[in-house]
Amino acid sequence: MFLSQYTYKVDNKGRISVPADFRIGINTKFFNGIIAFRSYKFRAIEALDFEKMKKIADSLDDLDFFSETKNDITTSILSDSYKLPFDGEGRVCLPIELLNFAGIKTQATFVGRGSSFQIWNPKAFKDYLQNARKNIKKKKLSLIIKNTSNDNK
Amino acid sequence: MFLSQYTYKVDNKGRISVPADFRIGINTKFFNGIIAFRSYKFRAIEALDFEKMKKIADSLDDLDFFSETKNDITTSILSDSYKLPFDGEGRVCLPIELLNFAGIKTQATFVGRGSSFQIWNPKAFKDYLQNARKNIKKKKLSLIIKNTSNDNK
DNA sequence: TACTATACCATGATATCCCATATATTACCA
DNA sequence: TGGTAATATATGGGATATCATGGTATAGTA
Repeated sequence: MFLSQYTYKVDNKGRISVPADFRIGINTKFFNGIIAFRSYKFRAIEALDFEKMKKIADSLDDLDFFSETKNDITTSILSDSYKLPFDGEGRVCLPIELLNFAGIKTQATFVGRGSSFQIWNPKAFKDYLQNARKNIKKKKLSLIIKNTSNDNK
Repeated sequence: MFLSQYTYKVDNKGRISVPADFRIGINTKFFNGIIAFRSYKFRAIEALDFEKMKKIADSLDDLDFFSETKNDITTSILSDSYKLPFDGEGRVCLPIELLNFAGIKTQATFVGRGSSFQIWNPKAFKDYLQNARKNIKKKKLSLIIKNTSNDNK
């Protein structure tokens, strides 16, 4: 399980070390590396191992070329994913497309999210986290207010 | 598993390199190359290996011999498919019929779709992907991914 | 013979592998 | 407990192999 966050350098070849702690949780049976793609919600990179991506692919792909509905989703996810193999030192080479999308230049933050993890521009993640905390506080506050008010709907 | 996209050149002989990463996933036991045919939904070329084409053909055999569906599918897929062998460098020669159908001239984009892949006109695919992504954002894609996560640890 | 298609060879760019080093973490022992 | 050795890890750079691509030669075909 992927937990906590790590900020590492991106060298001039686009390489970055995947946190050793994350590497332990990555299933390298079929592919010694990670699968990465653009997040749909954030300006960040989503990452998971091959096995999990295969589960997603299998759930999408029923090998029918005739089904209309699944086509878009299949293409969007699978075509927009990158296989990033580890080098001998446990690094991956992030493609410029992903770096640009996430606004990553010299440094990147690995963010554990349980069964997957994300790669962020360090500052962007910091800001996001701060905002998220604020929102939670507001929600709690509004919840309290809501609960004390006796007018329903 | 075919993932991500690669844009390569089509030389003046109609040859194009199949991405090295794709070649790994292609079963060359029965036929050292790929099977290609026109997509039903897109102006693109569908491609897969011989083994998978055989599976499709076998699944067609299970259909009623006299059914209309079977006739349509059998005719349109099997008769309209091309066996494209690799040359020594892992290239295939795309027939002019397919090139015209997909609107491919000097460049083509290989699009990974899990158990198969497509070959597109680069710009056409870019446009399509952009649209598809927008549509997916509206729906809740996270649900799909969520449902596939049944991993422990 | 002319034309097409396939096999073979060459090359530059890129990505991969391999080794080196500094820093941080852990293990060990007094 | 404190100090030191051993190990693991992040990072850098150079060597090597792979790959996309272009071209030429040979075989097949009409």
